Amino acid sequence: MGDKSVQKKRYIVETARKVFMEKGFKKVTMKDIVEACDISRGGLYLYFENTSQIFAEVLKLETEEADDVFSGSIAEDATAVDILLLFLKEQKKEILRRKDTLTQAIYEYYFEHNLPKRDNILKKQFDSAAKVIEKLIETGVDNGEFICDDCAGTARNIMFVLEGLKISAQTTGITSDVVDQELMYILRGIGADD
Amino acid sequence: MGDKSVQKKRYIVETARKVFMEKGFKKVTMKDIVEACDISRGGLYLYFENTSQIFAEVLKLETEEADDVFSGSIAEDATAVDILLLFLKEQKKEILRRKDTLTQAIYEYYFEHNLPKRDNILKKQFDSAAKVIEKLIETGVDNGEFICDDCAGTARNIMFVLEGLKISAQTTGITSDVVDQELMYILRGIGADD
DNA sequence: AAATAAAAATACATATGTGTCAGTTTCTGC
DNA sequence: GCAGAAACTGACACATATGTATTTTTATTT
Repeated sequence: MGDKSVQKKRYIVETARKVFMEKGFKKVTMKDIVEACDISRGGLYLYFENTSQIFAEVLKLETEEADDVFSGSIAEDATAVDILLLFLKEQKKEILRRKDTLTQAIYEYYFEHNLPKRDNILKKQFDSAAKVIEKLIETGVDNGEFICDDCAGTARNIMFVLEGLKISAQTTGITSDVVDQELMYILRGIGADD
Repeated sequence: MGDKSVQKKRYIVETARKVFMEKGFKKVTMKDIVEACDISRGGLYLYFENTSQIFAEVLKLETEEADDVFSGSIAEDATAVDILLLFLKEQKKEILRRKDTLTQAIYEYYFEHNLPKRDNILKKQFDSAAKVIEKLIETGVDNGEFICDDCAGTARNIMFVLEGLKISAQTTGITSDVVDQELMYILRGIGADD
């Protein structure tokens, strides 16, 4: 595939991402993407066979960017609390955003493709985020910032709370106050409430 | 509508429930339900206009039964711990069941019908379950079984953890051990770990 | 600038689902 | 047991999405 082809493929994926953010996964058709990209049906089929394939590319893009963001914005002299607060603040934004998020689309995508369970991107994201939090808590414990006797378990617990908040925000709605309270619970759980 | 009509409508809803448990919500067509019920297309349209309407009825059924189960199985001399453990045990079963559950279908249904957020059945279920847990914790605190200074908040927190476990079970898979550990965290959070 | 190759667009054939309606069967009261 | 009502059926017309095949446009090479 030529250089121009790669460019165009990326353009399609990025445009499709916006469509998925607006409509979720299941509702999106090849036609929708064709129209958003302002190309022809046949043209799109030259690059992708179906919406799932396109969404898989969107997910790849997404995970790459997620990694970037997280490693980018941490100050040199940041304490464990600082970093954790930063992380939770990001999560809060993600939870409270509605329309402008892929959360629903990702769930729909996984429902559609009846569950590989292991080795799927969602699981990898979950595990890697949990790992980061775990390390963070360990560091904090060493510094005397946190109190915690099971860092891995606590990290996972935090992730489940965040997952619960995320899905609830999508289905039943949720207020900023409730999220704040939950984040406070998390901090209190490791003796870091101030 | 005659008595027989009510019967048949109920038959359709109960049969459709099984279909939704197998296939989720979005994949199910009127044809699927027609075939499961062994009736004709036209016949089904006499009772329901579309799958959403049928699913709404399934949800009604579901909430009714949920209420029944919860109020039914509590012993006279049960302590707050007993009841909470019973509740969590039920939740664990619900989380670990995969195929045989409406969880995915419910989420899909709510995704499809782009979010009323307030006044939807999921929210009502969430709130009412949270309320029950809150009362339970209050009772436990009065009895000296639990320690908790914000029963409402704690109850809600427990619900979010359970929601997180539920959605994770659907998308990334989850083991019995992890669920147990999370439930232990919940109990420990109110000073009830033994 | 003509020949060739690559990319893109249009039209087509197929498939699947929806909702309706004319005709048929089954039930009900007399 | 028969007239009228109610319940039910299968076929039809319609709509939407898919994937492909043919044609047209654009780019590249000599």
